Amino acid sequence: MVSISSDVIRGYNDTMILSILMNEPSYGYNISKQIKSISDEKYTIKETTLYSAFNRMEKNEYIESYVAEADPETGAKKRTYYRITDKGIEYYKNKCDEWDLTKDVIERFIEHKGE
Amino acid sequence: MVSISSDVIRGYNDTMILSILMNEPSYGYNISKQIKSISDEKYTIKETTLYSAFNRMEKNEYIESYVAEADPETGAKKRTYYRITDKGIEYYKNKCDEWDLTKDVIERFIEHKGE
DNA sequence: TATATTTACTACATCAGACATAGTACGCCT
DNA sequence: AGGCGTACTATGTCTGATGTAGTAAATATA
Repeated sequence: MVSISSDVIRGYNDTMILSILMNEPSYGYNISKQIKSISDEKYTIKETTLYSAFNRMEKNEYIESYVAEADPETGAKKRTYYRITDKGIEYYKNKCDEWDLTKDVIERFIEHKGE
Repeated sequence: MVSISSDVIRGYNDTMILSILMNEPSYGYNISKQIKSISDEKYTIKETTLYSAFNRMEKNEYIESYVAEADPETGAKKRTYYRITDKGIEYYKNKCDEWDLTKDVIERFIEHKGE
């Protein structure tokens, strides 16, 4: 069974998270579910990976956090939201460019079936 | 300047090396030059990364080594050649499949210019 | 009503690949 | 004689990902 190894995705967890935050601020559990869903269940980010990415990115000022208190009406629990910063947007765009370059290079060393 | 970060390529250095060994046995310096040339100078593997990959892969039995003595006629120095094993070929093919999957997933989180 | 599950985290320790730095050694060219 | 290209080895550090464990509130289920 072919599955995605952490060494491969390494360095792109941050990018995936930021890509979701490009749309709107969100929080851990929701981001995790979105990543799973967008990837058609092909990739599930580990909880610890996710939260350590939050810490790293907040330290780097790619994201900012704010706390939303629990709302008994909607049933929402108290949670920490993250919002992407301008620096984060910049970083995200850079990673996208880097991805295009990297993909192109790695492809040259890959054999595809039926070639 | 966009350049390839080690975190991204991580896990694919082995694959690049194996892809070269799929053609014929080779040795450090030559493999390093081939990677540089195939990637159009876009990627240069570090010496330490290369040799530690050799050690790791030999331990995992993905490659085998043999020593070629110096040949004063061709001017070749004594060097260690590496040959891919059946297990290595298997591993390489797996990594290729994994790559296709990974690429597909990451692409979903990437914004390309002009979209 | 008791318990399991989902939600929403935090803390701590470990692993492994990439890399920086440094050094060895031989041959060739100027 | 000194620099450069070739061909490595040794050692230690850094960082992202992960394993394991624990807390706690709300909601679903038995």
